[in-house]
Amino acid sequence: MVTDCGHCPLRKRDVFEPLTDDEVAFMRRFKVGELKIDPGTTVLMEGSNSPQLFSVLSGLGLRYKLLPNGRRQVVNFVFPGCFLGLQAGVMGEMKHSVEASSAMVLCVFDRASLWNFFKSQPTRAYDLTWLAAMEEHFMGEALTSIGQMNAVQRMCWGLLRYAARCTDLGINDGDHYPFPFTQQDLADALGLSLVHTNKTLMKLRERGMLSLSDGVLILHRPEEMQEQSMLPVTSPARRPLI
Amino acid sequence: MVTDCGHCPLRKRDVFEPLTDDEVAFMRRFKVGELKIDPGTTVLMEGSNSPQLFSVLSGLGLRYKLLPNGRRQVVNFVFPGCFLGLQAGVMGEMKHSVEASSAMVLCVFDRASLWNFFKSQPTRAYDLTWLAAMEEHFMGEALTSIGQMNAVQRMCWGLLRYAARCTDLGINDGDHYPFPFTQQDLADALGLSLVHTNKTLMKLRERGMLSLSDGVLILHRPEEMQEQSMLPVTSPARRPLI
DNA sequence: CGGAAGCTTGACGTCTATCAAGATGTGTGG
DNA sequence: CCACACATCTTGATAGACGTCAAGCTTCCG
Repeated sequence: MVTDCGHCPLRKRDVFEPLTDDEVAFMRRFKVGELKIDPGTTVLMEGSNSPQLFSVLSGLGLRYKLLPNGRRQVVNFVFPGCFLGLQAGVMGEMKHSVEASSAMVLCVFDRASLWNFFKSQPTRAYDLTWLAAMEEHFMGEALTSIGQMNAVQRMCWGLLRYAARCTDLGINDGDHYPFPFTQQDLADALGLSLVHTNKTLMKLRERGMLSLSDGVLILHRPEEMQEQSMLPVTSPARRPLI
Repeated sequence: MVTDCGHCPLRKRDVFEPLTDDEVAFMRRFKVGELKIDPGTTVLMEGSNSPQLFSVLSGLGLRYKLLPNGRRQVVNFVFPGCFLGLQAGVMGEMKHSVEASSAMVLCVFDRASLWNFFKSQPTRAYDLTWLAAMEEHFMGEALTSIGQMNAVQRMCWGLLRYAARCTDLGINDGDHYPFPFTQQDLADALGLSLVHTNKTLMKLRERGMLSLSDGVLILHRPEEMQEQSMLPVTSPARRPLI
C-alpha cells in the first residue's frame, strides 16, 4: 500500500507549506514507489550515482562521510521530510552516504524526472533550492559548533538542535525524544571520541540536564543547555516538503 | 564602466559552463550594476535580508558566522564565480556574513527578480540549485576535516583545497597562490587558535612544504600535503556561473 | 553457553588553548 | 622626521581538554 501524495501524513503538519492541487498531481506522477527499510540499511552511498531520489516519510537516519583511515563524520541527522539524493541529482554523485538508524519509509522518485521540476514546476524547483540552502545552513551551524565549542557545549547544542527538529515534526512526546543512535553515532556527529562522548554525556546526566537510554533522549533542562551552547537554537519557519 | 554579461571575463574560463544567447540576455536584464569594494568591507551580514544578490567577478573573501562570545567560524572562502545571498534570497535571511579580504568587484542583482529564474529560466534555476548543492558539499568536507583531523592534517587539507580552487580559476601563478588572509582568518577557518595555527604553519614551513608571507602562499610539495590530509582534494567538474 | 555490540570507567599521554611578551611593519599625527 | 598606536606575526611556558588504550559490564541473540 503506497501513501498517496494527496493524503501525505507529513504535509498535514503545519511546518510544511501546503501544495496546490496541481503540485500534488505533479508529485503523484513524480513518485514511483515507496520503500520500507530496516535499521542499518544504507540508502545512498558516497560516490554513487543513484537513479533514484528519496523523500523521508518516517524514520530517522544519518548522513555521513567516511575517511580512508576508517574514521567517520556524521554531517547531519536525517528526519522525516528530508530530501535525499539532491547532490547526485544535480552534481552527478553523492558527496556523502545516507543510512537508516531506525526503520524508515521512503518515497521513491525517478532521478531522470528531476529536470521536470525546473521545466514545468517552478515553485517546486524553488522549493528544492530552498532545501539545499537549508542543508547548507545546518552544516554551517554544525561547522561552527565543532570548530568553536568544547565537548559540553557541542553536545548541548547538538542535542538541542536535534530536539528542536523533532519538535517541529511532532515526533517527540513532551521532553522525550526518539533517539535511535549509538553513542558512537553521536561521537561521530560531534567530532569527539567515543570515550569522551560517553564521559560528557555522564557529566550532563549528573547535572540533571538529560537522560539518554534505550533509544530515548529526555531533556530535563533545555534552558540551561541553551545557555551552555552559545549558538542559539532556533526553529526555521515553515518549510517546503518535496 | 560595467562589464557586459556577454563578455564576462569569468565565463571565458572553461571551468564554467557556457550560456546560450538567450541566457546571456536574461542575465543582462538581471544584472543591475557592479560594485567595487575595498578589503575589509562587509558584503552581507548574518541575519540581514539584503535586497541585493551578488556574483563575484574578482577578488577573494570569507563567509563566516559570529558567536555571541566573540568567536568566529569561517565557513568557506569566497572566490570569483561565487554567488552571494542565495540564503537571503530563498530563506529570507542570511545565515552567515560575507566579507571582502581583498579588493573585490561584484555583479549586483535585484533579489526580487530571483523568482524569474524559476519562472522563465529553468536552466538558470537548475544552476542555482547546483551551486547550493556545491556549497553544501564544501561545508560537508570542511566539517569532516575539522571534526576528524588534527592541526597539521586540517591545514594541509584546507590549503590544498584552497589552492585547487585557485587553480580552477587560473588566479594562481604556478605554485604561487594569492592569499589575502591573516593567520587569524586561517585559524577561524580551521577551528584552531591563532597561536596553534602559527605554530602549525611553522612546522610545515620547516618541513619545506610551503611558504606563506606577504599575501602569497606557495605550495612546494602538494603531493606530501595530499598524503597528510586524508581527505582527497578533487576539483569538481565544470560548473555553472550565475 | 559463547560471541558480538554497545556502554562505562580509569589511567595515561598528547594535542591544543591560553597567557604573556616581544618583534616587525605600517600608517597617522605632531 | 619622529613618536605613537595598531595590526600582524612569532615564540615560550603552562594548563587543560581530549584521545587512546585497556578492561569490565550488560544485553541480546544464535
